[in-house]
This record gives sequence, C-alpha cells and structure tokens, in this order.
Amino acid sequence: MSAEHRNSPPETRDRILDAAERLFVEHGFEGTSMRMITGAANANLAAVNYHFGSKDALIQAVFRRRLTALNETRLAALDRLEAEAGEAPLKPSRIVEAFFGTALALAADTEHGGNLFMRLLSRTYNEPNAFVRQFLAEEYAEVMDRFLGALFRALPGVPRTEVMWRFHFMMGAMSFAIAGIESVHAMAGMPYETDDPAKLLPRLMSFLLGGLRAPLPDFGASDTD
Amino acid sequence: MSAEHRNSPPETRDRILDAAERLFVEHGFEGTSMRMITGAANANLAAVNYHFGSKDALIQAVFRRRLTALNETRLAALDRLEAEAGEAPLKPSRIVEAFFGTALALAADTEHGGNLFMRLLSRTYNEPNAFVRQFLAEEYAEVMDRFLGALFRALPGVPRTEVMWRFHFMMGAMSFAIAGIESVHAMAGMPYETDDPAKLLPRLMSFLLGGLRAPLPDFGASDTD
DNA sequence: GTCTATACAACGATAGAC
DNA sequence: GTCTATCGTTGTATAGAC
Repeated sequence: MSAEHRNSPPETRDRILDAAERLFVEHGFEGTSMRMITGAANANLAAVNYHFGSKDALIQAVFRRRLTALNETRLAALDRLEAEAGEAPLKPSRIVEAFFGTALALAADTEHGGNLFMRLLSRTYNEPNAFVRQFLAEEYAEVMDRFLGALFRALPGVPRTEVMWRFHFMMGAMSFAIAGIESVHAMAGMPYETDDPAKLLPRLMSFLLGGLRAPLPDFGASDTD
Repeated sequence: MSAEHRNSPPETRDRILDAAERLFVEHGFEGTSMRMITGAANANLAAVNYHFGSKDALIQAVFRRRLTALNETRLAALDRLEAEAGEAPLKPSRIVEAFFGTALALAADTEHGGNLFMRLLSRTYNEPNAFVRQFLAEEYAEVMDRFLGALFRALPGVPRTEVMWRFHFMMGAMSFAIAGIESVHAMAGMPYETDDPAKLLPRLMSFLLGGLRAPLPDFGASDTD
C-alpha cells in the first residue's frame, strides 16, 4: 500500500498525518476540512490527494499508523500470557487487562500523541461512515478473534454469546472511559476529583471484571423463541 | 422556544424532522446534506432554514423532540421508586433499571422510530461537535443530577467519585449495547445467535450491576501485581 | 406566515502546467 | 512532487410569491 510512496520525503506526508490526527480529534472527520489540515501542516491543498488519494484514505492512514502497533502490542501481551500459562486456562482478568490495559496505556501517552489518537479511536467505534467502519472491522478481526477465543476457553461455563456481548459492553465502557471524560464532566455538573490517568485503569478494570463475572442474565420463561 | 412556530401546519416541519432523524442515523450529521433531508421530506431546501434556522438547530430539534420525553419518563420512574421506598434507601438495581431500562425500552420501539433515535443518541455522546455536546449536556443535567444523587444515597459506602465513574462506564456499555450491535457483529466475525431485543435488557443489566457492585479499585502505592 | 427560487462562499476532488 | 485553476456540491442567507 505504501510502496508507491515509500521513498517520498517523509516531511510533508507525516506533517499531514500529524495535523489530521489532531484536527480530527478536535472537530471530527467531517468537521475538519482538507484546507484546515493542509494549512496546519504547511502543505498545499492538493498534497493530501497526492499522498493519500482522498480524505477517506487519509483517515484510514491516520488510523493504520497507530492501530497496527496497538493491536500488535495486544497480541504480544496475549502471546506472553498463553506462553506463561502453558496448558492451563488463562485468568479472565489477565485477558481483559491485556486488551484494555494496553489501550489505556496508549491513552495515557501524552508525549507521542497516543492520548489524542485513543480519543479519536474511541469515538470512531460508533462512526456511521461505512468506509471507516469497514476498515476498523478488518483491522480488528484478528485481535477480536484471538481475545474472544481466549475468553471462551477461560470461561467454559459461560455461553459464548454472553461472552461476546459482555466483551462488547466492555468496549463501550472503555470507549467512554477514554473519550468521554469531559462530556460526563459537563453532564454531571460536578468536577471530578482528579483526572489522574493512572487511576483510570484500576477504576475501569474493577468495573469490567465485575461486569464480566456477573451472574448470567435470567431471560425468564415467558418469551421462548 | 417553539412558540413562534406553534400554530404552523405540522406537515412540513414534522416531515423534515422525521426525514432528518432517519438520515442522521444512516449517514451521520455531516454525511447528511440539507438537500438529502428536504428531498426525502418533499420540502424545499430553504424550508429547513425557515423552520429551524440552521442545520445545527435542526439537529437540536431532532433530539429535543425525543429526549425530553425520554428523560421525563426516567424522572417519573425515579419519582415512583422514591415514593414507594419512603425514607428507605433505594436498591441500586432499581435505580439503574429506571435509567437504562427506560432507554432500552425506547431502543426496542421499532413502531414509532424510537430505535432509530436511540442509535443516533448513543453515538452522539462522543460527538465532537461542540454545539451538539453542549445541548446534550444541558438536556441531561437534571436527570444526571437526580440519578447520581439517588445512587449516592443508595451506595453510601462508595466514594462519590467512583459512583460517577461507574455511571459513566455504564453509559458507555449502554451506548454500545444500542448502537454497536452490527459493529461488533462485523468485528467478531461470528453471527450473534439472536438480536432479540427482549434479551438485551437482562444482558445489559447483569453486566451493569456486576460492574456497579464490583470491589472498589485498589490504586495501590506502586505497581504491585 | 409558509414556502420557493436563487445567489454565495467554502467544501472535496481533479486535471494539467511547471 | 508541487501548485494553480476549476468543477460539482455543500450550508446558509435573502428576496419575493402566495
């Protein structure tokens, strides 16, 4: 994919990616114009189309740059857990931490802009843009497959459907944990004592594990389909 | 607010609201053009600006129409719980159900388009558009205040900060429960056994209550794991 | 009052000069 | 590789028909 532009001077292309990432966080995809991006990146308007082909492809590139690394870290963490455990089943808490702890670690990285990216990613799970959704689904396929499989083995007594739903719910909680701090800040009308990112992971982990280990739902008898 | 247009024939204005709601769900706010809306509503392009003033104001009107009713239902449910309990503290599960059960009930209403609206609302919590965020925060202020207060009283042993965070996480789980069914469907690469909406509420409630009642996080002194 | 027709600046995208 | 000029479309504003 990047082969045709591999030997282009990194300057312009990377400046565009950095500016786009920052502006997408601030104003969303459609709220960020190509002219805003190229203006902030000190590049010409047409440079975006030259380097990426379209605005959608630029969005893809912004995600790929970070998401590939994030998911490789997640898979490596899972590999390590499975290597340590040998034949024994993994503890669900370790699996959950490998997935969500990795994400929150990146969300806490203010130095290389990981926090900006994670805010962008969190809100993009619900993105209506079909192009973006499709890309995210493909980028996540392997990771979801591995982690869901690990959870299935770690929770043999829980129906797979319930595990999948709960993983889904956990993704939602993480999404809000990362992206929605200031939104609930406003909704609650009260100040949060602290936004110390070091406290966010234990807070989220307690909640996620409580939800994952909750008693199975009772669907009642009346509605049998 | 609606006084100046109160006695306008409901036809055009309501057709615009219905078309806008449907198209916003499908294509997002910025992915939906005024011309798409007025085309679907069989109205003139300028009718939107006449009835609502701007696209942002139209978005606001789409939300207000549904959200006011939803939040009044939520408050009425909480009123009823508190009246029944008298001086006794409420059960956290009842409070949670009054808030999230009401939302899921609306999300299950395919007859009057409540399901479409809830998908829209769920994704809008993370909306970058400042205009929309501000409006949502105001519209939710009273409800959040009442429900958080009820939870504080129901969980006197839990620090208020933790209650607020967990309510926040619960909102995220609900958001994904409503909006993200097809997204995880794609990510997981496996079909969900059933999307029976009647099963969604018990599923979500189990998870939420498990998370809400989870042991409090241990922030530790260092990284002791 | 309710709505239509139309104009306008800014948008994403592209072709072609350099 | 980069830039200018330009195309069709966007949100918005307004003048005037009924």
